[in-house]
Amino acid sequence: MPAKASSAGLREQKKSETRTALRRAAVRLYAEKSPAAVTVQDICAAAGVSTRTFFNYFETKDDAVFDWDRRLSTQLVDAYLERPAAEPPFDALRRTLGTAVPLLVADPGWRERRRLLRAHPELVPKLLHSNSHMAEVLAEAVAERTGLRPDDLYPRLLAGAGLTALRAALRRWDPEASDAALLDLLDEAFGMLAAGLADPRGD
Amino acid sequence: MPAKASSAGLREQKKSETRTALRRAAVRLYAEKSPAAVTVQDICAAAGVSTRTFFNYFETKDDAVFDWDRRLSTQLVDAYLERPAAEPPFDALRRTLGTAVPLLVADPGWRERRRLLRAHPELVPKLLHSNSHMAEVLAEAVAERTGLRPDDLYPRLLAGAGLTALRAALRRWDPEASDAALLDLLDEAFGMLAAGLADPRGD
DNA sequence: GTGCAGTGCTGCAAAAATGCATTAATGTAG
DNA sequence: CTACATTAATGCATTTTTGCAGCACTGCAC
Repeated sequence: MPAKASSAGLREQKKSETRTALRRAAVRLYAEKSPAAVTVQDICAAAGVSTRTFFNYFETKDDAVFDWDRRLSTQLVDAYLERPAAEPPFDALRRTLGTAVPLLVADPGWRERRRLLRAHPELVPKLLHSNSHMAEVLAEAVAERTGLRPDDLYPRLLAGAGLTALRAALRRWDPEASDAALLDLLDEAFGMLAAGLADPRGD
Repeated sequence: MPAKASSAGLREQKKSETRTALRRAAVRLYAEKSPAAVTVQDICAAAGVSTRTFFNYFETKDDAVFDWDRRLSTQLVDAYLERPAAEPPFDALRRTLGTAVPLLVADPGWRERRRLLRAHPELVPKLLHSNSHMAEVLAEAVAERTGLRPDDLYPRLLAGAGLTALRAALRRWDPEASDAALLDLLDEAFGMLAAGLADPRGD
């Protein structure tokens, strides 16, 4: 009997290997050629599985490349749940993202992903899936933290607004600029939320 | 020379007719059978055009059914821009949605769309497209109203958070309940935003 | 009316995506 | 070890979606 159902198990291990192989192949080919020039067959040939298997792992061709984001959302939720219980949910999220962002910009995987998106802006809309998934799991985390239900107003509002803040900051940020600039933008965005989205012009 | 480039023109008129025919056929067939049981060919046969033409009008099969939402976003933006200039952007959005929601629940098209979504929840994720489109155009409207750029933090934050509030209220709302209940939920959600997303528990 | 430019519609081919049935390997109980 | 239940991987058929090229119609100038 395996020590842990999740970590051990030949079955799980092989599955994970196949998934990784597909993701790696997809990212490499996307970078080498261009997204449109890569077929699912190419990716599968490189990973050594059938085309049908590809769609058992990923819903769309591009999802393999953005598998990165799925894993990020897990990490983000874990970090959020580990914040001190005394911290109000809003501040906890603000600080979670404030901590995550520097790690993000330092992560080679994230940089590669970002390079791809800049080189091929047509991929940006394909991120919608990952975004909504992240809002979903984050709302559940907020619910757990506050004792509310995931369908209550507050968890969905906080998760949605917080991620909107992150996206707005990322969009506004010039990747050539410093990492600190991104943190400043994120802080400014959360400041606006904390201020109840009051008119930012001349008050 | 036609009176108006947009209203007149046999060409535009025919295009609009084709689009409407496709939308009507799609909605009718989706309701009669089930989404999965309807093929694009069915829709096109009912509308009298080729399958290729369908994809000249809509990006995906389901988009024809949700064409309704596209038109809604236009109306919403128009209504938002018509709010008194003295009104702060946040309050203007809050009141715009507060005015739009009663019209929404009374609209037969919206009710039909809602009935479809309840009968076939697998369609819900397909709405992501419409949602992000609405956030996009709404952010532009906020930018225009405030004199900021569409890529600035505030327009994206307000548009994103406001639509999140609308979605949260709609999700929480029991369609069997009164229309007033929905308005109350929307108001509560905007109240939370105005309060800077403070912890809603025991204060 | 004639001719020209623009662009919508169509068919065709290829790629993306899904459903279904089969096979083979893993995990589990006896 | 054997038998049985799960389920991942695959092939096949079908549908969905996209790119491309040709044809046809509209709008416009003369």
